[in-house]
Amino acid sequence: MRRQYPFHLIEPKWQTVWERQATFRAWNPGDDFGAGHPFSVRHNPSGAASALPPKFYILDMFPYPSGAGLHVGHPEGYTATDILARYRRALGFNVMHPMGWDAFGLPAEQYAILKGQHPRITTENNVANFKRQIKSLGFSYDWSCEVDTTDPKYFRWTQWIFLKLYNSWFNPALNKADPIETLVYPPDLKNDAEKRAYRDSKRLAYVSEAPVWWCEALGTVLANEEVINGKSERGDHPVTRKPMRQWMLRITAYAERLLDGLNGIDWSESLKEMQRNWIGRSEGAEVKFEVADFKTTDGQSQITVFTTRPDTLFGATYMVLSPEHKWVDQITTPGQRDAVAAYKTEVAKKSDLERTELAKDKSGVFTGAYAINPVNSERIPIWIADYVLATYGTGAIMAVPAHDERDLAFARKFNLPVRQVVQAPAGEESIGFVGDGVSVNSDFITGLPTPEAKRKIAEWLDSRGLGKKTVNFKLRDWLFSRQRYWGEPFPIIWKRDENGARYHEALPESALPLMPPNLTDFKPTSTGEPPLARAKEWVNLPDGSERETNTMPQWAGSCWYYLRFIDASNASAFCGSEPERYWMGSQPVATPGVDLYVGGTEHAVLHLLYARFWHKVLFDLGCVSSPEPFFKLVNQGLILGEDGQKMSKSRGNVVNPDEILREFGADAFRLYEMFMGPLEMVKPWNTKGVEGVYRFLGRVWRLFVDDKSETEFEQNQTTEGDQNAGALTTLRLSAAIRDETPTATQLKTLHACIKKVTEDLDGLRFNTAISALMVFVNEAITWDVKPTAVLREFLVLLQPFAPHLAEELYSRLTPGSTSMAYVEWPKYDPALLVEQTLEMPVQVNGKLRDKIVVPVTATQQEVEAAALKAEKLKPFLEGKSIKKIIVVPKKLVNIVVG
RNA sequence: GCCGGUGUGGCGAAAUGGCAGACGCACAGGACUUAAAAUCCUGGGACCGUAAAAAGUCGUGUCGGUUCGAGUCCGACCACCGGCACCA
Repeated sequence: MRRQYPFHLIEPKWQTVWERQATFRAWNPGDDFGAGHPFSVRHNPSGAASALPPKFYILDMFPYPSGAGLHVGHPEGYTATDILARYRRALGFNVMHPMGWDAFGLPAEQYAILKGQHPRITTENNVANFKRQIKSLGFSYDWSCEVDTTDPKYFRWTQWIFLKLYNSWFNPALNKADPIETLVYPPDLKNDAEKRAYRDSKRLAYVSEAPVWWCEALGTVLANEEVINGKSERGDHPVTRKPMRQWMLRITAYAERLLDGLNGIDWSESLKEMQRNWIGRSEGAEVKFEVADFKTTDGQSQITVFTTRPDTLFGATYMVLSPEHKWVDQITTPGQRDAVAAYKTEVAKKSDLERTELAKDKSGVFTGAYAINPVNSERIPIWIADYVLATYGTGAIMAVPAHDERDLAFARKFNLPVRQVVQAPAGEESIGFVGDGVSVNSDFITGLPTPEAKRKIAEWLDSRGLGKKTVNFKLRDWLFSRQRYWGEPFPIIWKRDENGARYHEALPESALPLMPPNLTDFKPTSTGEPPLARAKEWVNLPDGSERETNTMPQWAGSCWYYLRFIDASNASAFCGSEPERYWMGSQPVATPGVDLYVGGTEHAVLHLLYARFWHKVLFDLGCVSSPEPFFKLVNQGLILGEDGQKMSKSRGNVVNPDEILREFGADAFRLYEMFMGPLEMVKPWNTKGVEGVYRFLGRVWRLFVDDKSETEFEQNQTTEGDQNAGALTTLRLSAAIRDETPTATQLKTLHACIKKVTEDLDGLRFNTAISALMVFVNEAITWDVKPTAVLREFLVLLQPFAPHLAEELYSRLTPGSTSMAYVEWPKYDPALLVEQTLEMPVQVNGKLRDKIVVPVTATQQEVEAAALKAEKLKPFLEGKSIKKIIVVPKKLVNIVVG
């Protein structure tokens, strides 16, 4: 396609200007914004230091700089936020709009292994490439606060926050984290070792020996959130359960607050639902069942089950323990021992994938033991089955086959009794009914509707010490350690006490950053031992203690990067408290936290849950001033390939932004990405569509630039190959642009555009805002005289979308200006939009039949009269009686006839 | 199975309960040109109709409802996309 305008000269020119001028610098309290800077010209014209205007923090999810470079999906969100950042600057806000690199983690390490290079090298190269691509799009990032999670100056503070977690406990009385020093020890702890064990069991960062997800192919353990259908989220490799010593973060302590916090923030309902589902709160009761003729080695004889339906207790006909339940072996009778052992082996062999995929076919064995139902003293058999999960609730259930699908399937398979205790509403089958009904066959709760029955039986159990109301969560504690090289080392050392028992201790803050050892072989080991263990001289300290060799997961660095941006070069704190209060607090404006956060849905339960958790801990410890980090969050929709399929290398439908930029320029690329459709929708790429918006930018260009100088310029460009920006000076503005008073029609066109673009930007409707700009240009291009004042305001509207072109044209219109980035956003004047006459459609029985033109001032009666006279209505009114005439002021007339 | 989202021309889409299809793509016709590209102008949901028009009928996934009036609100269903899924 023929070049529409010299974007190849304009775009680099303005990117250089912005960089030299630091145009998009975000100012912190106390900063000296030098005279001459356009921000200063707008907000501090007198030159005397004055208070900062209100803040606006617009954040992108920072990218993981992969070797493949940017694809067209990345700049979608970045363009949206850039437009809003520029819009907010024009409105007078002090805007924070930063960018950085989430560069630790598995994919970076795997890429390095593939390339045979150290991840430090590959990461640097990838970052450089991403940065080049992002910069070529002309985004208004403040690069002075760029962060890189792998930079020691950054991860020092990631480690510092880990120490905060390590040195805190969750105080249930206050429902918040407190320093570990405030922990009160039970009086029966005899010595320091016992106290230490107690303290270590209460920390927000603690060591656990529980079975974890081990991924052989990746050579590391994974968090629950990273395992999907028994496969690794990344790479789709099989995972197995394996007991290992691992660091955990006590996110479960925050389950309730993470849930409640969702109510106060402006996120999409679907995203909130995803988090709610993941947290998985369910209310119910724990019920204690006595095991008949049995006592455990520590003298207990009861098994506790969790149920959300205590009202169905009378319908419990058997009990099921998970095969991993700690008492299975003890309660099993000699006769059943072989069968139980065999079943446990069989279950252990099954991968978790098999366990879920074969879900429909229930399996299990009888233990030989019986439990006593506390409400009716019935003896019910105790089974073990893998449909009961060890990790949820108490790992044991009471089975009520009549009112639970799974229990019913199991009972039918093993011929266990089914007893109805809930009457379903009329017309529904009661056996297998799991909803709310009315209790039957249930002694003292018979006749009660389900909610009341639940309440009454819970009280009954509670008063007898047989059970209590409980809330359970699906959310598990966060498995926080990885057996990989490319991550933050833990600032932890291991020691031995006088009895030879190992215990851990935190390094002091002064030891940070703790650098990883420089390994040449950083590949994972086959044993599951972390690669850091290879660095013997790093691991073994002179005093005999050893360093922790696990590293932190990829998510660690992204949990708090939005805080570092605020004060990125601070060497004495993760973020200074004054800038933190300004950008994250509710002063001086009302929005606490990041004002707008844009990114993909893929982070709905990982990054967004983890970051909220860390933020709440930091809030509890007084380090940050808002309880939630991200006030408003928007997910951009996926961009599909031209074939309507998800872009992927194997399909060969990946669009490379570099090529688009070379042919059409950054402004056209940005404009197209926003013009495709609503930000949050999934939409297919179409390069023809880029040509469309590119033509629009060409029309804008021709609206301003003199034809003749344009033709000469283009000829020189091709014949002489003059590629430097100086050539632009030969271009002259069109002679039709004059300092004349605009006509009423011209003002109306402009103000309609101002109104539409302003309202659409406030509602994040970029596509319709752009169409409004197109409507203006289609109109303005027909004017014989183009008043300077009108065109200048149009450029202010265009600037957020196509900043390079707008800056270039604005500088022609306004000699002496340095950048239009802080030029005030125009306000529309409603008076200018008022019409003298208006055209109103006239309907008969709701069908359009004619149109009438009436003065805006026409009364209802006048409009009715005019409508009845409308020529084309006659055939539809003949022989009919008029029942009613509806006049919707300024909209339409509808005549109802019979 | 459960939760969330989306269904509108050939395509991307637009429409506070009030003229369905703004804006753009693709397409067709015309102007300019030796010609093409670019640019500019015009057209365009389907059906029926006509020399051409006009008029008319139908039309926003399906079926029903509310309303003077429904793409929009309500009820039932269908399809596609995303998430969760033996969580008691």
